[in-house]
Amino acid sequence: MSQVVLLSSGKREQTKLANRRAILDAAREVFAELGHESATVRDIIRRTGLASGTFYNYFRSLDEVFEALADDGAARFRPILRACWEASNSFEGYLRAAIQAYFDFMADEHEAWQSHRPAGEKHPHMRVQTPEMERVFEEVRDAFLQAMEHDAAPRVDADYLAAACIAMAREVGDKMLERRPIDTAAAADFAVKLIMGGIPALPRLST
Amino acid sequence: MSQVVLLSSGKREQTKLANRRAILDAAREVFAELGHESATVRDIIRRTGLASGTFYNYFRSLDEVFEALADDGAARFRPILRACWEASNSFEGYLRAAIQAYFDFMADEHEAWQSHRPAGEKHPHMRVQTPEMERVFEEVRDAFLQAMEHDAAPRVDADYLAAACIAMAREVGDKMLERRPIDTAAAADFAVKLIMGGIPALPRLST
Amino acid sequence: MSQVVLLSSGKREQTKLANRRAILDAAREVFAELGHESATVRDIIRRTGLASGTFYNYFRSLDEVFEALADDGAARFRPILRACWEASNSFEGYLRAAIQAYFDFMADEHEAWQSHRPAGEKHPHMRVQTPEMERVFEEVRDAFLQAMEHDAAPRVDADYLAAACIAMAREVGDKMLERRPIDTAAAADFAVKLIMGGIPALPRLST
Amino acid sequence: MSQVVLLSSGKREQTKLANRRAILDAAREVFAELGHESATVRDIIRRTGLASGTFYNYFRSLDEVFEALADDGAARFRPILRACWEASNSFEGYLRAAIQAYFDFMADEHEAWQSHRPAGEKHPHMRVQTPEMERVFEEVRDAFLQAMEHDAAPRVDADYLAAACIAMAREVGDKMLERRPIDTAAAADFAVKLIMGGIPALPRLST
DNA sequence: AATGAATGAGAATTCATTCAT
DNA sequence: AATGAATGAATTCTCATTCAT
Repeated sequence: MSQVVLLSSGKREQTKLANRRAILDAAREVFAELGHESATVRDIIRRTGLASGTFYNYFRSLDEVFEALADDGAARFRPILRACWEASNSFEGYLRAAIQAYFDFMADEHEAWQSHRPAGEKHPHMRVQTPEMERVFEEVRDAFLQAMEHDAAPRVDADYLAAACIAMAREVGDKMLERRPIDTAAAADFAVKLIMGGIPALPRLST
Repeated sequence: MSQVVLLSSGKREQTKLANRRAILDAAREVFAELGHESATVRDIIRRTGLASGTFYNYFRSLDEVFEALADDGAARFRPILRACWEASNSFEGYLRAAIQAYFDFMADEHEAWQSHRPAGEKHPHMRVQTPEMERVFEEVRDAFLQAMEHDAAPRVDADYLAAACIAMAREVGDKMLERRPIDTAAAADFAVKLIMGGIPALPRLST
Repeated sequence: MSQVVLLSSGKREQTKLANRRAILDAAREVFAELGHESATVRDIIRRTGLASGTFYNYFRSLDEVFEALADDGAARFRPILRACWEASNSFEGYLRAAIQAYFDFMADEHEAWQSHRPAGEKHPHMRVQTPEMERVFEEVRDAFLQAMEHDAAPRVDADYLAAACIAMAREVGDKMLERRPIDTAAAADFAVKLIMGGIPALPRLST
Repeated sequence: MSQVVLLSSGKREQTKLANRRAILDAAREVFAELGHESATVRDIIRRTGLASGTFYNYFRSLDEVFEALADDGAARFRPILRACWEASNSFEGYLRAAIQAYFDFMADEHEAWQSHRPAGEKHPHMRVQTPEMERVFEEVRDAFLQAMEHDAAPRVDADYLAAACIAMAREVGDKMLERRPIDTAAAADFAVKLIMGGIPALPRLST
């Protein structure tokens, strides 16, 4: 009797992974609909069809899901960002690729979120500074720093620049999502041109 | 003998206003120290010296204070923004004045918040889109539109531009607050140059 | 200068009486709509347009209004009942007059209550044994006792009989109010005949 | 070996039922002792030894327990009433059996209530018209209607008659409970004779 | 006498977490 | 590993009553 054994693919393990994912997905929806303050474990678990106790087989607390979720977002976007870096051969190329990728990512996520949200229910627009964001920030800043070292970009305040770029991308991205049709290319073009145009005008670092 | 009579200035009205302000101030402190998730009505009311029930004479819930607080900041900044507009005679002048004013405002508020915060505690990074904030956005966008009409600026997507500028200002401003000494002039210079440099490169509107 | 001075009719006194009545009326409405458990002083005072503190110039507590209200009902019905007694020259005459009067009273009150009640809002049907009811009970029982002493009625258990008559009147009265048109005469006829027919069949007291 | 298997009889289900009953029983006691106005969820739950939150696993609010309680009484009496109907072979037989059964039921319940009540405390005189009570009313009225169809009783207003009988039974029953010794047979005799004697005198329906 | 904001005890209710099944 | 009822500390919120104006 032959038996194929894949890594972590017993029935048990499959269920475990599926449950973990089910909880994460439900949590994302709930956080989106209710905001982080009012979301409860029960709200989340109710959507999964699992029992409340089961939640604790996968996460130690609500906060842990929240962090896992943030990491989840990071885990999905950061490789993309990394790929942009590796695939590009110029500073502008990187910036354009990264912003375009981010806007596409937003549009995708947006649709995923929308699907389960009762129409008209718009929770107040809130943002939390997650670990995910922090790491994305660092990655972007480091990309800038490296570009500067290789003289691919003028030596400016990379910290401010990264903050400015990310903030801009987020906010322009939000506006983009409100328009129909959603045009990520046009939004990316806008953002890239604003940044690339502005950089040469920035004050140079004395060092 | 002349006597100045203010509108609604009986002793009762004064107390009411003072109490409302006391609650708002206490709430600002508590939110800063504890974060929004763990702040409770009791935490807030305890600081005011008022009775717990009194809270509900002024706000229907914690969320309502929170919104009022966010609105309050925007409401206090709007007149400043307006003054910048009226005092400036060029597009760049307006932009510079507005951003400088905003950074100064942030620095001031920041100190006010800091005063009671145990060191090392980062204030929570959360944002609500309140009506008053919406109006700030509109004011900025309209300033851009008017500049464009008078050929003081190229005709670009004012909505995206306003969003980008505000986002950038917020985020660069946050970074600025983390540095010592706090240098609002340098931060403003950075932001203004990035924006003013970038605008000419933006895609023009076909109209 | 002539000045007519009526008993208790200065402007002050008129207002006082009017306020007291306003509170009682509002209370009757509120008790009817909300039931006694959930009715609050604020509910009552809100309808009067008076300030909450004013309530305490007229009543020491919610319970006091409630009792006053019960007494109010008694104060209005008991004279009628008494008049029935005095006007009647036979036992049956008294019973018929009393029941007819009670049904008329119910119909009147009913309309008064209805006018202010939001349609469809039917609080669960509840009854409280008020002092009013107790006194009415005693009056009815005493009328029976007196009739028995004068051999106008057979000697039966007056306590049970009074209870039975009042209960029947209440319940048949309720049913009557649900029918259209409201026919107090028919209902009274029914009740009187049932009682008068039943009395001769009752077990006689051995005394 | 035969084994009786009850529906839903895991240990869990048993506990749930036991808890529900424990809460209802405690509620009955508390309502009796404190009256409905002052009874609180905590008063009830304290007696059960359960945790306060557990209350809400079974009932959404105090009112819901109250209704459940009222309904419960009617629900337990209905089968008895039904049995009276089936066991009787005359109209009077049914009426007598039903009233006797009701008075016995009251006496039993009464003792159950009394057991924990401090002497002198009168149980609050309140009545709610619950769905189950409504059904009791309908059952009685239908019994009357059927008797009339079979010429076992004169054709009178069955709606009024049922209302009158139930009201009388309730009130005479209450008086009965106040006397010592409690004599259900005498009370039933009184009620039955009053009703049976009165019926022939009632106005006939024209139909 | 009227006002209505303040009071604060105490009631209702929620919810993360545990644990017996 | 899943279940889901029980737990009870913590929180929100209500409301009769007081009292300075």
